[in-house]
Amino acid sequence: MSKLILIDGNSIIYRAFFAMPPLTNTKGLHTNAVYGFTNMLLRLIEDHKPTHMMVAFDAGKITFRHEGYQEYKGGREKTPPELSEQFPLLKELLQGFGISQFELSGYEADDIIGTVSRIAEGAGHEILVVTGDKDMLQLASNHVQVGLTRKGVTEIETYAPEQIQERYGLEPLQIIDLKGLMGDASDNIPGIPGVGEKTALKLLHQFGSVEEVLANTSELKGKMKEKIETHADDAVLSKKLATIFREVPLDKSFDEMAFDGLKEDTAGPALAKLEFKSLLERLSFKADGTASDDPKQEKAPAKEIKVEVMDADHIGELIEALGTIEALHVETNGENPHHADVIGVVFSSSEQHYYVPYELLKAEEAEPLRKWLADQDIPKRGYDLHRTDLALHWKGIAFAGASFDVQLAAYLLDPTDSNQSVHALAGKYGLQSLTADEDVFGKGAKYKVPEDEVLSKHLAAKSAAILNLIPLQERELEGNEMASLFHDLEMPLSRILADMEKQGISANKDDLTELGKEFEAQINELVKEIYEIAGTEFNLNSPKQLGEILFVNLGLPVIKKTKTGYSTDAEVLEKLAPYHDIVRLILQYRTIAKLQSTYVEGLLKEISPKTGKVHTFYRQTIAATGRLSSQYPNLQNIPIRLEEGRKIRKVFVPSEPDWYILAADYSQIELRVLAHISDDTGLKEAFLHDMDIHTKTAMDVFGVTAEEVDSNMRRSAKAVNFGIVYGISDYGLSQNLNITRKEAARFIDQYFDAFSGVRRYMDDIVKDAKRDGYVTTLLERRRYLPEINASNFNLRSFAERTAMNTPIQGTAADIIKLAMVHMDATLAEQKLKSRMLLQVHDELVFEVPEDELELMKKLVPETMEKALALSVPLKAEVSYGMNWYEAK
DNA sequence: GGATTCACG
DNA sequence: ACGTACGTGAATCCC
Repeated sequence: MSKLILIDGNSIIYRAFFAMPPLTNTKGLHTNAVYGFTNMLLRLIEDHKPTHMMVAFDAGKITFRHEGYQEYKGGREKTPPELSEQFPLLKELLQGFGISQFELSGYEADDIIGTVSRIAEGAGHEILVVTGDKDMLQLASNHVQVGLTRKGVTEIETYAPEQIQERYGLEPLQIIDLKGLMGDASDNIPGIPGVGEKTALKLLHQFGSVEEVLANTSELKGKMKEKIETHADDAVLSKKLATIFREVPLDKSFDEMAFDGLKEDTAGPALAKLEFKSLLERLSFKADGTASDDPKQEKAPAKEIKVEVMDADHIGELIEALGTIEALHVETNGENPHHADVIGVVFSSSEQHYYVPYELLKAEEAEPLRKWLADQDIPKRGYDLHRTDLALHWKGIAFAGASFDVQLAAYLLDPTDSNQSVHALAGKYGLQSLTADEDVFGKGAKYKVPEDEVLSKHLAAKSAAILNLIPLQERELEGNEMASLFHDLEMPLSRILADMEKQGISANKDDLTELGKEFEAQINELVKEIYEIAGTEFNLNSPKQLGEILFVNLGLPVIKKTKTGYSTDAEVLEKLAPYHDIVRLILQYRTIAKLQSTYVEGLLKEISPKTGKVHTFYRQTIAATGRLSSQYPNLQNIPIRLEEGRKIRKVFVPSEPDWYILAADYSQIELRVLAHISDDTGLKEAFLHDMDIHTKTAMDVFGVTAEEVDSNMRRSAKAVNFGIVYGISDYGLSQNLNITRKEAARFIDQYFDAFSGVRRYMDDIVKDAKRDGYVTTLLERRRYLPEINASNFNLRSFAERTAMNTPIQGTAADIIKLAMVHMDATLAEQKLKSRMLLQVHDELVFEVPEDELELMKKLVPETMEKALALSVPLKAEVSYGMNWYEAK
């Protein structure tokens, strides 16, 4: 049967451009968009085995749509030159691949596709349209599927009329009406102001079309009715603009679009010219683009995945084969791994997969499997083994020996890639595509574990993908010089974190409840007073209602606006405080209400009835800089700055009688890291003499002696130091210090004059980032900055600040992670009873028996300070007490 | 589910 | 001229 793939060339190349990090070949030409496009093409060819293909392009700037509407696509950013130069490259590549392409002056790519699909459909062909543009869903029919790119470009989501009905409750043609009502800012199609997707769908479900909506406005009321009536013409025009024209005069025959696999003799050289080495390798071409005589496995037909569902009678077979197992996958359900359900385990070798349902894993017959899982000398490779460890732990099954975690590797290879699912990774690496978990299990309330037959197949496919990803990631880690970061730091840390989380920290429920009562009394008092002054009762937690009271009823001046109305944040309220007594009360209310809801009520919910402890979950694969994050509950943001909040820390206590809480934190770790990587003489000098860094900064910036630095100067210097670490901008500093931008700019200039090494670092790191497309930390942790060369000022500036900040924040993260690994090893070696419980970015918290207190007071800061040798000393300060509050 | 606010480093 | 300080997670409101 014939299968025709029609690709919206402009839409896909745009998406690819913004989705891919910058990439240039040795001739300095940008190639990232073509690279993304090529990946997508290869994926399409593999997945769909098309017999015919065509890529359509827009031609010229003016189309027939402009005849009725001059402003069509007006106000659009002009195509960045980095992208423009890639169009000819793409067209040449398509030629090399033997894929036909088409454009026609006066028409857009979607009109050409609309026309070809109409004709081909009539001739009885199956068609897949690939685009990033939702408008094209209007083309879907029984024989036309529309594939929309998801995040990135290699993943596409296909829509037949059925899926459109599911997602929108609309027929394909009604997509045009949807656009008519909502408009499209990117094409400058107006629509009806104030009508977004939600409203438009509601209207269409009720009336069916733009025309019917307009004919029945009498059934509507209020603002909505008014808006629709005033903008009726816009809606009609917008609908017209969104309608794909399917009668383009084409003289293209179906045979011209024929595609029978990549033309080896021309595809190879085309790839070689672009210097796409990894693709050449994947497609088994030699580096010069000629066909290889040693075809790689990837080119072999997809391997059948063989899975056996184990039962008590046959489990012996798996037990015998344990020696051959190369990877495993434990499927769990639930966000919080401390309370996750375990569904089952797949044990995989490259030849065979064995699925063991959870019930069987718990059974007596599976004892050898559990022993295998618990044996830390047997290396385990899999995906999210940290979660696996915790989930199994709470089910009474021990897990040890994690040696390669695919999720963790994926995070190191690109910490900003938000989709780390096995499904996405398989797509990214061009492996056999997987069914999405969502399609197997359903999601949210509809989650349901399917029968073993379906389940085992899916999980085995996942496990096979995991197994196949490992060598690819291993090679890439090595290529990026990140193998040591992965094997010697992050993998060991992952086990340490799991241990800390299982251990948990004791929280005194009664004390917390008592504190809650105090807060409650204060809240009641404050609320009463506020209502009295306002003269009315309202929802104090609603910024909208509060704004109404402050700015309308009381007539206070508006300081700042948000997208949706008046801003009432603390910064604004501080400025309003002199005008009206109510403002102070509101600020106090906010403070106490936050403590009550987040820290008293929130924490109470998280104290385990089983252990009397809170067991947070550290996420090792979230923060773009390499930091950890903490969830369920977040123990990295327990109040400390204000005394009222700081009291919360009193409820965190040792879990054994007569033990202590001991905490140690790095002093100025980020500025010390900056001193090291910038090699700035003055900054290094300051730390070598252990000076007060903010005072030293004030001295150099203001040109005064230590004695002459007053508190105001020190405060300014402190703000400048913060700004430097964050990637300074005069605007940001001016906001922070409440001074003008000019004054802030002067401070910054003076700072850079005094610390010229820092200026050089900031300039160099931004230059490096522009050249490489990424920045690194001291331990070679990497962060890509795809927007560093953007033509949009905001995007570019953000990336530049990130380039300055990430090596600093990230190296600090590297250092404390190292300290944790060393600390864990030392505790074990010396057989100490003390336990590491928490990490708060620059602080480690332990519980310590009395007889180890003196030792730990020395050992912890010493280990932290020696974690990594820099050109300036690291300094850690230790304290201890009966609870976390006292350890200050 | 997005927006707002606020807790931490 | 442009207009954000860097990195997180949780509670709440409101559509």
